[in-house]
Amino acid sequence: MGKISKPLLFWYYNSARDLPWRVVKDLHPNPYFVWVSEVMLQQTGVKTVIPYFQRFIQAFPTVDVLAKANQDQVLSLWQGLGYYSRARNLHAGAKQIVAMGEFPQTAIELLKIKGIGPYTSAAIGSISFGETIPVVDGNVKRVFSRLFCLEEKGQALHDRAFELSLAEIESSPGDYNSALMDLGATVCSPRNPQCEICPLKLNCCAFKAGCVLDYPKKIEKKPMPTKYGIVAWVEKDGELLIRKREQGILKGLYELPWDEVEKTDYDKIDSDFVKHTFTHFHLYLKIVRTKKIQEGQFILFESLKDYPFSTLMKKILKKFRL
DNA sequence: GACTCGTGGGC
DNA sequence: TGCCCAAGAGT
Repeated sequence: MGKISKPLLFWYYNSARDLPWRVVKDLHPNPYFVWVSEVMLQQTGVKTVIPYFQRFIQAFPTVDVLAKANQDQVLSLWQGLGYYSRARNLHAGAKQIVAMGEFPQTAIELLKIKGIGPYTSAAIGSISFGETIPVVDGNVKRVFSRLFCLEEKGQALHDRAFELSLAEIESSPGDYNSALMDLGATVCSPRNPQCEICPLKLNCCAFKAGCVLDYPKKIEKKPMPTKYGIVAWVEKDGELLIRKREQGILKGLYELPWDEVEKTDYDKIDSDFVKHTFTHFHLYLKIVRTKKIQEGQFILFESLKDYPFSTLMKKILKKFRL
């Protein structure tokens, strides 16, 4: 026990200083910024997050400003980032914190905030408040899985990584946790790990056994279904018909009206279609220009930028707008 | 515990 | 190209 903390922190302080994300975090050490960044980083790459993070904190520099914003503003700054419940929950969480009077300063207290779970509470607690608590994400699980040749996967691996990481914390828990994640993201990566330059290679079970790519053990996943739908492109007096999604996937975002149909309603997939892949299904949408008025609101084309749209809808707007 | 919830990078 | 996957949380 306690064998990886020192070489890990040494690597972090000497080799990871110029990582793009490290620079951003050092510039914005307060808990609100850490919170925003950690939520954006959930299931999302650093490279993708950075520009969104910069725009977001510029528009909403404090919790109070975010709490007072309206949902369309918040979602507009989240357009294209995906997992929009993160934005809705972040917004709700800001209102919660303002109502509480002060920013929660322990992982236990942070867990009460909407959208803050085990990962985010531990990240904010350790990075912003120096709390001794391990952060467990996909990177940490992969690093420990390889370090100790762990056979567990899923939740069992999560629990093992938590215990093992906790036992390794010696000092600077925030830096330690950040170092572990940065190591996993850059050196101990899923596909092409750079074991030669890894500060932990002499401690690594999988490296010494020559089976790094065998860990972590994979979880078998189900095949994704394919769905189909018809989009109504309705124009009237230079305006376009849109509506707001009130539930389910992409909730809170706007869209051109569309309904799901059976595949047998189509003869062939041609240029009238747009394909988009979500987390757990593929979607083919056929765009049909029509005059038939549906439920929704007409807005000027110039006003489209004022409404949050998903990447799917942006794809359709770009392709079919004359 | 299983399912829902997006998107773009990288190979 | 198509597939894997990425700093999770809510239900």
